Amino acid sequence: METDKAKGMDLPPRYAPQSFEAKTYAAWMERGYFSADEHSGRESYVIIMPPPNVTAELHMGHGLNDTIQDVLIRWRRMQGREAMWVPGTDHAGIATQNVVERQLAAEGKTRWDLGREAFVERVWAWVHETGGTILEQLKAIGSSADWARTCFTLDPGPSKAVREVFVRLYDKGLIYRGNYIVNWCPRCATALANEEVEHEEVEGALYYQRYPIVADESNYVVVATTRPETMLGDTAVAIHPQDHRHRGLLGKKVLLPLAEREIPVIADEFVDPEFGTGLVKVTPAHDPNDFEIGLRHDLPQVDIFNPDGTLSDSVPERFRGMDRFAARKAVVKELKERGLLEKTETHRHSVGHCYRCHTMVEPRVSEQWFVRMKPLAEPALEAYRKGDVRFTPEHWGGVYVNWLENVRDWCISRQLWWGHRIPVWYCKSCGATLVLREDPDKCRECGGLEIEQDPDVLDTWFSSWLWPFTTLGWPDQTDDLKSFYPGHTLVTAPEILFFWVARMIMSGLEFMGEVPFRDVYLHGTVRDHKGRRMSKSLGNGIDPIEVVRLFGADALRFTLMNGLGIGADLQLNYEDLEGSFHVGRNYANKIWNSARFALPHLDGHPVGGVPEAERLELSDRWILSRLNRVTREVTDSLERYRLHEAATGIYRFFWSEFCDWYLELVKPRLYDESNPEAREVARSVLREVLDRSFRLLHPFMPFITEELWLRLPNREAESIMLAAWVEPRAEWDDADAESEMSILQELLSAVRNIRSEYNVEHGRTITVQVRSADDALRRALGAEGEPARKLAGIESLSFDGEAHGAGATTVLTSGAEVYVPLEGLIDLARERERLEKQAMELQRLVERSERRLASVDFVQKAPAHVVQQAREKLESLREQLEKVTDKRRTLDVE
RNA sequence: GGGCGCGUAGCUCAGUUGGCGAGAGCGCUGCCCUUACAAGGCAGAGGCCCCUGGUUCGAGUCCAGGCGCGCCCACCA
Repeated sequence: METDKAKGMDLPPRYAPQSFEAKTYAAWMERGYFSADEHSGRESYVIIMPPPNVTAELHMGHGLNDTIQDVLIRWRRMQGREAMWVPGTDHAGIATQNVVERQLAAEGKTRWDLGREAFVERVWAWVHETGGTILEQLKAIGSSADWARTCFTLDPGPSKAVREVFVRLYDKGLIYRGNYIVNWCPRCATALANEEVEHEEVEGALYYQRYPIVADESNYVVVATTRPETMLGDTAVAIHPQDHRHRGLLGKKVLLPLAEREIPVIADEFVDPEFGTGLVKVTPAHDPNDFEIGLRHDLPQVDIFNPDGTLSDSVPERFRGMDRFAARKAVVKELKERGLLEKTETHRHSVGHCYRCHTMVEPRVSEQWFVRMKPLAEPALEAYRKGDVRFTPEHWGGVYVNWLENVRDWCISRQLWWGHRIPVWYCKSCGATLVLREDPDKCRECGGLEIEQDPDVLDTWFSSWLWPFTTLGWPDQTDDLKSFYPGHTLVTAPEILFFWVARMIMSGLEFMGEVPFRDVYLHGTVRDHKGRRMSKSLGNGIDPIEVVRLFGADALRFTLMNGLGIGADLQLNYEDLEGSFHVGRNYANKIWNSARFALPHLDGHPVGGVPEAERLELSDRWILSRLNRVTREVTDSLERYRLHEAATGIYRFFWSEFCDWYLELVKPRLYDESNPEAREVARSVLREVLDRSFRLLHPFMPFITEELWLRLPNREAESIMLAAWVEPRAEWDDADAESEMSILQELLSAVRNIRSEYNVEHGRTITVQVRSADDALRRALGAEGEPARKLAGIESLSFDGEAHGAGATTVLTSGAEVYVPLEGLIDLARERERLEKQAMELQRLVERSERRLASVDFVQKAPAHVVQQAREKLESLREQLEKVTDKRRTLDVE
């Protein structure tokens, strides 16, 4: 990137982001603008990027998430903070393993065919092949992340940290191993955490099954179930202790059909006498409640499943090896044949599904590792209550609290091969369990050489929950850790509030003694135009890279930021990319063209700073005052994470005020060679407004602002990225200029409206007569008379002239009468109609205003300034109405 | 069964402590290819602010209830 662009003359006539975005990005990279300096001593601003799946490809959700982060990072960097945005990727245990297993399946193989070592190697190969893709894609949308600090959850550093944490929590008694009911995904053949199960309402059936009573064969009990096949694992039937109807059954046994086992009838408080028959089949190995009942009554646990969901050897031979759903059918069929199926009812209930493959999960007893969560949750709750962590939008705080208050222990072992191996060894000689930071070569207890590592790996989230400090080198005490922990803002989607956000807060407090970030900004979901989530399977996604290719990264970013209500979802139409992104694209185009006009005027002349107010024209004072206003607005909005407000604010300023009004008003001065002094003033204001606007826009549209800013004279740095954030200048605040301009704007709009109503030819100029008691309009016209007349095609404008002949009249808010003689064009009937319409609207407002002021309550109870305002308003409305009515009357006379 | 969010112009949405003559973009109508921009300019049309009550001098904004959508959590077979 040449540091000295020939100011503006070289701007291509059309906005073509493809021609400069990649080049600009490369230059930024080369100059190291994205790298944070851990030794700078400046106040830091840190964002840790939610690490995408290492093999993922960029989708619009990432586009949104990372654009938000980049806006915040770029803004803080310009504010002079040591801004650091740490990128990384996640090994995503189940998801990644699934992908590779699917590849193997296509070759007709399974992971067991390869064996553990070869399989893991194969996954690594796949990761190395596709791994960096998503991060590269992030560069295309302008992400200014600190790439040199990129981390992967399986890197040596984070891996060491995972082990350290496991050992510490184990030594503290917060990690334990045990046989419990867990959620089992038969397709992934692994246990899942509760949070990894998605519940879905399903139209199922309730089967009423008869179990004959032992020694009373003609009688039977009836139990209801939604999963008939689990009967093969029943080890009791339960009733409520106070249920008199079934009292007599207590102590008896029933014969479990098909399995042909005798099982006892027991009493347990859990049973709801009102539901079903009041009798419950108890399957301790396959239902969380039954598991508890089983423990209380010391019942055997019969695991009827193999890991893949087929029936195990603990069921009668004819069912063995059947898939669970086939087994359901088979069981129901046999029961029916034997007359043991009393009835079937339809039944809506919710069923858990695996969040990675959407297979129905099966509750199943197995030996797993768990983290005791209560002791970790307490400080995390306390931190929130003290205000150490804040959520945007705030209501997520309640969800966070609710989850933490009811948190259950976290199952962290996974029966997978891809991930962090559990750092536990078992000694075959003495049976010791060794939990170690370093791999052992013999048993610590007995010195035995036959030791075996636990075959399982850890939940992916067991590495991500440490991300805010493992990315900074923990457990080593690095300079990064000292300078950049705790961080500041976490930007993510609400769906991982429990998986990730809450757990990071817990681990931060546990291992660092401080919350990892102060603000959690939870943004909405990107949806298609029908309101559906974007997903691969629906094929309704939009590829951000495609959008960049078509319209540029700035258009993509601005559209996303502009359309994103706080916490609200964002709708985009995958069938109409242009329609979806036109806002950003058109805006970038507008900016480009305004620069194409303005820059040449700044070229080749010395352009100084903005002179003092006395030397400025009204339009200058007005635009500078508006600029101050938008500057405060943008900064304030960014501070409150109201990004769309900031984006919309600068959008309106630049387009509707700067382009539509200021540029038009300033043109005559820029072209007038006879008055170099006025021209110089105009140039200086033009330069200043462009400079500041580009800076305000830079976080949202980094590329175009750089491209144009570099062409400004007197720029303070070699890149807009190094320019300071904009601060308002109090001396530019100018209420008089704002009100005079707004009267002038109203006048010009009124004249243009008349022209339009009466189809005055475009080239034809007209005469305007103004009658006004107020001086403001006179002053405004005095100051900006020439350019103003040009804007509305006004030949001559006079004050207090006699309005005669056929013409059109409009009364302004200030009470000023605008009269445009239009001999030959005027249509009396139409003009009457026009005035009547004005009068009716005014009449309506006058009445409303009168009603309000007629209320004693209002006058007495409303604040004085509100009442005063209302009185002034009414007076002004009456004046306007009177003038319109007068005019209307004179028309009748003529 | 709990909890949360949303319902404002044909469409997508703004509207922060209650004081509006309710806004934007797209779409629509009319005029304009006025040398920065037709990816544009100017002018316009278009709203029981979901419904019903309540609080208040005053409600799109606060409260209660209802209707309709969406999401999260939950071990009732």
